[in-house]
Amino acid sequence: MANEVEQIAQRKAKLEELVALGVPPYPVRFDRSATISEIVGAHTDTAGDVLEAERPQARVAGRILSIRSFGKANFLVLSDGLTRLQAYVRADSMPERDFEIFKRLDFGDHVGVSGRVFRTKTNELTVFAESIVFLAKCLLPLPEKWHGLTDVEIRYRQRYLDLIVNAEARKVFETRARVVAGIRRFMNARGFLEVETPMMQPIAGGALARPFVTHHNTLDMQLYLRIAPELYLKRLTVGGFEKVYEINRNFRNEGISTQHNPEFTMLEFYEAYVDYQHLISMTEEMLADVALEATGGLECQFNGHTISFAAPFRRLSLRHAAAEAATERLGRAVTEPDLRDRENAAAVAKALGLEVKASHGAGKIATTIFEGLWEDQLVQPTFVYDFPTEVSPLSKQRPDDPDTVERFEMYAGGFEVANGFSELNDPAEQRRRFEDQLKDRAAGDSEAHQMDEDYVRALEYGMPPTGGEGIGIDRLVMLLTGSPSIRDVILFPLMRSVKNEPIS
RNA sequence: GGGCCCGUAGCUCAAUUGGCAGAGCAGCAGACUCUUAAUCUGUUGGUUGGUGGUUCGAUUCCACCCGGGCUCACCA
Repeated sequence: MANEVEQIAQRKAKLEELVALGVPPYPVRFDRSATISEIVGAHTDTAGDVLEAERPQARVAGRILSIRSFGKANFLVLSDGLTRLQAYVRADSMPERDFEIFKRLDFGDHVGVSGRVFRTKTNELTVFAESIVFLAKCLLPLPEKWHGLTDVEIRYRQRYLDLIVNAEARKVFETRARVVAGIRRFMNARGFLEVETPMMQPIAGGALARPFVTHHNTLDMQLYLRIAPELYLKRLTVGGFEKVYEINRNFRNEGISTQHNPEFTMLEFYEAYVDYQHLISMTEEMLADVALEATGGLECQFNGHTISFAAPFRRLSLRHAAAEAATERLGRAVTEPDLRDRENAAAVAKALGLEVKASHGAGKIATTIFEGLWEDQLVQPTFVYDFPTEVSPLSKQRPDDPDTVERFEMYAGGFEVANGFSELNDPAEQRRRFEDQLKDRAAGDSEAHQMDEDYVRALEYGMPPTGGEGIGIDRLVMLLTGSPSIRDVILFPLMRSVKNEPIS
């Protein structure tokens, strides 16, 4: 009798035996004197003889991670999720009923233990159990203690199991929390105001992506889950919030990969009166700050590379870098002017084996060439700047070059982490850009931007010169925790639903 | 969506050319008063992801389906 069904039955039977002994199976509370982490922290360096003299008392609770039994002497290892602490259990040192409870405990159960803290012969900090309180039953058998749980599907679908068994998983999400807290601290210290803007939007704007569609019944209104907060945050800069930021989810109805989850978290922020050069230095400063705060250092290990967030990051002009790499790859001179000419640029792209669609202008093609030749190589943090206007419908043009916008992306680990630009605040030009997007949309590009009349109207009231940027939190956390897949840094990544299983 | 790979006990993994499906841990029964993956003795546990097919015989070969991983495309 030891398949899963039978093991569950055995565990239920033990719980029923406890009930028969008069033990409450699911008590409501347990007053502990301290957490296990606090007890262990307080006595890490306390010698055994000192503990014998002082006999400190502890009343702790935790999940049982192992039971080692020697007949009359027994050891329980308890965990508060963060730290482990051993309890020493002897029949002759506690009420008979408590030992009856102990005999019916399973790996995974929650218990409370109280007694004095001492060190064993092997110098292990231990609670000498004088009482045991049953707190909750683990009815399902847990994964093995040594190999743990390695099946990534179960780790993603049943994250609670992953967290119980794999300490590394817990550390990833603790680091993630420190990253987010560090960003908030950084932004707040600079006078930014944290805001929340709509997740459900009548027009899904602010990025080029396919949205999720939903519907409000009472208003009988089609809504989109936002693909970006951008247009709402900029409305706020029009309204006079000179420094705003939001850390929240975006939703994009597109492919899933190691770098893409349908819902993902972005920091997006806007600051009045600054341009993209200011954003670049601020980003450098922020990432170094956050890396240090979240991981304790400026370097991290990712996919076999050591990535350093020490400033300054590398800087590459998009067309210049694309032309240079194309020259090297093709063995013939490719110049920046070539990449500004539709026909020449298309010829270069085709020679490189890159796809060029009829609707693609020179700017889109130059961007494709850059990404095709460079993206994989941008392992160390790198700012790519001066994007073609064509691929940047919300960015401001350079005063000296209308085909180029004041925009940058930051790459690290081989993928895009941040995207920022001097915001386009000329309502007439913004209207023209939207109209260009509408043409792409009419030509079948479902990711092209829709017209947003209210946004244009907001610009007509006057938006100050503004710099704005988005930073992908999940991807940043991937780098800082050395996680090769975005699913490793999202607690509950989207998974295909399993038939004949309860849907959570 | 395309290509490649994977799915065996609760967990981690074996199984020769297609020839009785195994181990460790967990579980169960027992021994043991300071263990650290405790040890020792005994022992239960399988619709080999599913449905078909080929075959005397399928975990193994084939088809389809379900789920997952990597990768390409799309994107951040």
